[in-house]
Amino acid sequence: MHTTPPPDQRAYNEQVWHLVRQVPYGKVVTYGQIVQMLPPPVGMELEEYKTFGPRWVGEAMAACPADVPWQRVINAQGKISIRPGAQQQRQLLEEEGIVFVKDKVDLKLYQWRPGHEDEPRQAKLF
DNA sequence: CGCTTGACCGGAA
DNA sequence: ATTCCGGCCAAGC
Repeated sequence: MHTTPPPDQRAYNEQVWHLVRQVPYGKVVTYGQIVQMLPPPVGMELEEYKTFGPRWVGEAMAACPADVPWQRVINAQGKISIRPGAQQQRQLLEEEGIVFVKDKVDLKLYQWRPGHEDEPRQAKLF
């Protein structure tokens, strides 16, 4: 928290929460991915946005409403960021069928990509 | 007033 | 594979 805030933090947080609410059960997204999926504030350079964005997303998640599936947001390494509550986050994800190996998940397998919602994991049997 | 601390990330060592 | 570091700055102590 407490890094340079977006011009309109309230509006930015709403965008983040709106996006996270769309992440399907059993899938995850990373902080940086959310940044890429949201437009930079008007007038801000893309490079600058990529520097501040991830921390803004973290800020938004720290204050997210109860109806947001916050547990589906993890870091770019496929791990759960250290903080009180991390244990519960892992438990919630495991309950959704996500498997952890050495405290991290396989993003290739679980990262949500809009447009690939229900792609079968093993499309072909032959 | 100065020092520490962040729900981060990517690149370097 | 893992650890370290810079970016960058408001709030809390």
